[in-house]
Amino acid sequence: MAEPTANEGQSLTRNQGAVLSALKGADKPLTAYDILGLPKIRKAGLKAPLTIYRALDKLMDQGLVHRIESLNAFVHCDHGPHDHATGFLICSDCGRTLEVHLDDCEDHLAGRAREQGFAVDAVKVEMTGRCPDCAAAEAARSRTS
Amino acid sequence: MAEPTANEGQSLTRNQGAVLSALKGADKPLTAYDILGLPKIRKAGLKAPLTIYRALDKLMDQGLVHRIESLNAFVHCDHGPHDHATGFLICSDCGRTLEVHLDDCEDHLAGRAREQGFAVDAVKVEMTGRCPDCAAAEAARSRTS
DNA sequence: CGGATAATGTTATTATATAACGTTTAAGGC
DNA sequence: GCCTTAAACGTTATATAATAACATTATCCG
Ligand SMILES: [Zn+2]
Ligand SMILES: [Zn+2]
Ligand SMILES: [Zn+2]
Ligand SMILES: [Zn+2]
Repeated sequence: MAEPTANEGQSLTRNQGAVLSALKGADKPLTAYDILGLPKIRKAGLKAPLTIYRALDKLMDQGLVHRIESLNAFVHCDHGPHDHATGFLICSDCGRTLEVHLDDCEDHLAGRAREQGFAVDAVKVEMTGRCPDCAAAEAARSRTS
Repeated sequence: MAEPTANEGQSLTRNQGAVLSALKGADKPLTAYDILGLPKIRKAGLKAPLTIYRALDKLMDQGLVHRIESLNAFVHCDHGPHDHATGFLICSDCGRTLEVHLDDCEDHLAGRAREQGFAVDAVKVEMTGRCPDCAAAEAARSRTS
């Protein structure tokens, strides 16, 4: 149960550290209100939605947290801060997500935008489906139908 | 100001037609509440959020409307129904969007997912930046600084 | 017609996010 | 240290987005 380590300890405030720690401890994305409801968070003294959102904003600025648009939820970035496009695989069964690198594809996508005269700031890719575990479970269910 | 035409007239209900017509008449994505506030919509007798959401759900089922996750808004599909991934360029200045085809890139993205054992159902790409008009306006502003 | 299915109407409620404003804390210059 | 300033925080209220629950009506098919 490491408290804020290495690069995080440098510039994170108490609230930011608490929120980041909550996301690290979760096995899937959490909404702001999910975070707000965690006992650890309440005990740390965070008790208003705005407090959570403010911490999340700063964490996203620093690239430590990503927002999953299609879930209105937030997840810790396990890739270390990066500037390339964020890509997520989202399991519609269990809600878990997996972040993937898109270095190469990003160029292709941004190129498509430039063709249209668009100046791209950020690229977000979200793919919905079933994770390996849930796909296996589903296959098992259909065999025993 | 054509009322529901061609393929739409076939299976759209009154509410669905009204909502689709509203989206077609807009020059950018509209939220459900934006739609609800339109005089044409009120006059057509639609007056509850749920009415709008139900119509939008059906329109999305039919591929006539897309949801822009990062705006919580909806936009008419001007590509005709399609099964490939949806990609959107979103102007953070004026709010307008442009739909782009991603046929080729989709395979690449889905392949990246399969590497991870993920079974992909849907791919969504949203790119934020500035549209040609707004980029030009910004350039003009900076010259006259 | 009669029965099933899909769509709608209505009200209330839940979920997500921000506004406004004052106070406290942290950081840096002198 | 002390002053200045900017950032972060606390608190309350409010705005925005989406769904639940349940009764009613339209549509389709045999
Ligand atoms: Zn990341
Ligand atoms: Zn899963
Ligand atoms: Zn489309
Ligand atoms: Zn623009």
